[in-house]
Amino acid sequence: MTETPTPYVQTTPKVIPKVIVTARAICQAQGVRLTPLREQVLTLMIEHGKPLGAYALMNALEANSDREHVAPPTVYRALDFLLAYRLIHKVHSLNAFVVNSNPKREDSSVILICTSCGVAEEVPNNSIQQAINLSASQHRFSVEKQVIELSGRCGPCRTKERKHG
Amino acid sequence: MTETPTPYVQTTPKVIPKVIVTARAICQAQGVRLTPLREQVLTLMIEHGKPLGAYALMNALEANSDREHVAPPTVYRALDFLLAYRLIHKVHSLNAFVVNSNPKREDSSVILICTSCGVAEEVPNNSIQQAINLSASQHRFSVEKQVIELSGRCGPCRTKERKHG
DNA sequence: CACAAAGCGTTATATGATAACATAACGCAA
DNA sequence: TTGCGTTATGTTATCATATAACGCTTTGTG
Repeated sequence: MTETPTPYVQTTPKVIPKVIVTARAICQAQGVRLTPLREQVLTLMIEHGKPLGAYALMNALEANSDREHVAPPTVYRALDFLLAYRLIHKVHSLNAFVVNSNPKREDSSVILICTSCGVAEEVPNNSIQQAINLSASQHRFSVEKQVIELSGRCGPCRTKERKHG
Repeated sequence: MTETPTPYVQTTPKVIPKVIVTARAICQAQGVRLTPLREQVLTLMIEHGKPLGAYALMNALEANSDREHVAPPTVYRALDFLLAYRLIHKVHSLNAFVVNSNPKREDSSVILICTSCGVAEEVPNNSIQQAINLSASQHRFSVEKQVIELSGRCGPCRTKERKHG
């Protein structure tokens, strides 16, 4: 077997995803440890590509690692860590978790959840954030955390629908 | 005992809350039944005044009605009905439910959740809605449902804090 | 009345999350 | 290196949230 001709994207054997590289850097910068478990969890979430429930993650962890039995606290602790360092988001309307595609950005995210393909995309939200801040201050309310999740259909899925009828 | 002098608000014996009157009208207009169970659930939620979990509601229902045992499906079915006709909202970040204070208004709500007193206030959101619609359309995303929940401290609680230090 | 649809009761179970305690790995100072 | 405190993980049990499936009762309608 010869080499494949100039592959722009190498998919197998696995390459270290950009998100993992970033995550490692973030953890190192903050003096915390991205342990094998935590990195495995993050990797599985990246590979899954969609919001993933804790128990599904638990099963994936059992299937894709040398661990024999994985109990809920194991995954929840890893998830808590990843949440604390903003490497993932919780999607409350799905009781699931999704990779933070841009953990270095400070502002909190708006999540677009496609009910057709299941993908959750994060989008920047300057104008939304402004409107929220204004509305909150008008009500003399100080915001500490915010959940903004929009469910519907993403562009690609809408296009497909139109084709297939 | 004589009559109380010209009470502007009669609180005991209980008066039928405005929300219930509205709910009855909405259900009648749509040809669906606000059964005793459903009305009891709504009433309990009104009396509670804060987001209420399904199981807490279940206990309240057992305590405040002639029903002997109330099982989860009973309350979830009532909740599903009330959600379907927009008489209540689900607060996803709390896994709880709260009365829709203005079910006739069409636009979807922004919920301000005070972490101090536990009250969840619904506020109108024209400018937020505009920003969301714009952002969504820019991403070719069609929004079907939206969850906007802001946690923090309400005006009254912030004032109290300043007084007490 | 007869019937279909809607509502509700009941049991069981799936799914999501945490408490409490034991053991292991790591980081660092003596 | 040993010893020790801290952090991380394993383990068991339990709590909290939500739904599936089935059957009986009530309601509205021809």
